[in-house]
Amino acid sequence: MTNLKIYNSYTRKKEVFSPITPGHVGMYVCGPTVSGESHMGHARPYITFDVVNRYLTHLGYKVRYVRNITDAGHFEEEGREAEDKISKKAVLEKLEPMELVQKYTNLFHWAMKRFNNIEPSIEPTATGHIVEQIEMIKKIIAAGYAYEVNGSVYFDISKYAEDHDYGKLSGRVIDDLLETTRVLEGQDEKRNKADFALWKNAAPEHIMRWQSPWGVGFPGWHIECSAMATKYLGPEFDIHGGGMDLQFPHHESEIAQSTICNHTAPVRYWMHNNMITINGKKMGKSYNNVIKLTELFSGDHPALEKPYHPMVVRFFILQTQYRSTLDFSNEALQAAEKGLKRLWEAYEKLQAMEYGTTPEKPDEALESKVSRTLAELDEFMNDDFNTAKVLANLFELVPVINSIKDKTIPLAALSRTGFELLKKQFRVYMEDILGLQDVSGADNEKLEKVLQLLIELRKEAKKNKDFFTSDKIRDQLSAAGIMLKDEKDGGISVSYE
RNA sequence: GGUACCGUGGCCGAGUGGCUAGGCUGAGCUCUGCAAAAGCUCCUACAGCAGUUCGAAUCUGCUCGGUACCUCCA
Repeated sequence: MTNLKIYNSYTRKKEVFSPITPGHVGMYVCGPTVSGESHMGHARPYITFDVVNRYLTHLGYKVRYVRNITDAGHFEEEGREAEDKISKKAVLEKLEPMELVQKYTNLFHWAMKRFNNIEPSIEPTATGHIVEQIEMIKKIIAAGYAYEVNGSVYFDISKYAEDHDYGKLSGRVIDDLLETTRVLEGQDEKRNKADFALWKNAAPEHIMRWQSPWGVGFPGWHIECSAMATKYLGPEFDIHGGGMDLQFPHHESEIAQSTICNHTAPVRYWMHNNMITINGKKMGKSYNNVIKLTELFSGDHPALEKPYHPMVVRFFILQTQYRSTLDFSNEALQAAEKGLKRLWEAYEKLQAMEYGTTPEKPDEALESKVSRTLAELDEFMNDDFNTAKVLANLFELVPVINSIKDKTIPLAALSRTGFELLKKQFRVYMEDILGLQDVSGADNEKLEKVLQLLIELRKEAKKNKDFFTSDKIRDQLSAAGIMLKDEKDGGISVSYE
């Protein structure tokens, strides 16, 4: 029982979240097609739903998070000869298809780890579930909603639309879909252009192929998600997530297939994240404007002024509500970089503080400001995961923390419980829910000791007014990317780059 | 062409009827051996037009501009 509200794309409304099985949440998120390298656009859904996963867990739900890997090919273009994306590239690169799949899967996992995304509970592959997909197709045929032509099987939209609401999720009018349906000269095997493939007959040169009741072929794109979601989450589950661009036809078709097979609508809450744009245009292969994740992290791309740490990208994404578009620019990313640094440093200072035995002398105004700001954190997350507002509130607390550290505000101005709550909530939000991490390069212990020595030397030099030495230490470390800052309390803090 | 969505200060972005987030940038001040950091303050916006309302960035209509989906797409 919570106050969590989720914007449901299906009803276009925010709805109070109530799971099918109390205490448990089943969530399915469309995963990557591993026929190529992931780009920046791909980062958004996986970070968005990672936070959803983290927050649901934080609320006490036991979450089963299923995210597939699409490793079986689709058609490059409908109407033309069936071409398997993966096998096509494989020929070009002279690689075994599964070798390619493995390579890009590994790369994807590497990027997810750098983003500090928690791994899904189950990460099923399409090729690992051919049997389930075939079984599902059989059921759809038996129910009379699919037909076979030349070894391919198509879902019959017009039949489905007779007694179901095809197009509701994506706001499509079924008659329009069917009208555009002019049958293209006999070539097309489909009865209606709106029909989609459940199984495709494989041309001889097609590398990825499986035996089926309809001959040798490969599954249509939409069926894999239906089959895997049903298998691991049941015929009806709580949340289905993915990018907005998947709403139609992918998710619409998923609903149709699953509904026929399982006699129930598959999903309670549909969630769709918006796109990342670059110069106002969606980042996508067809636009030729993608920045791959590897390029983003290395800075090796003409559009990038510098490399960006995965945490900066994560923070950048979380600064926007997930249903808004997010425009990429160097300026915006660098603003995020600075913001994150400030927030993280304040967070670290806070965690290092101890209330000690100081007698409390609470300042009512401060006390209530802090507790209200903290309480709002939950409200914002409960309002459709508004991480942008959460971050805004965390930032509002930064001056408070820094002032306490600088002793401009006495620690005792907060009550002991107020302070402990501040400390705890900051940790919970920064690390557990938002999944942020330290950006500064991990240093090894020995270097850390050397650094401590230099800091001591600088302190002594300063005490002796030997500013030549103290400045030399600071300047030369600075040239090496290590910044020393004299704190008001006499200490020296370190930050990197 | 059809269907949606969007247009917020120098930039990025919250915000769906009144109390005018937040980040970055810029300016000033304080602190400081200097620097950096930090703190404080300032620059106060909602594409245009018309309407509803006591009151609109927020609702309605129109205009202009942009984007997405309709095909693979996160």
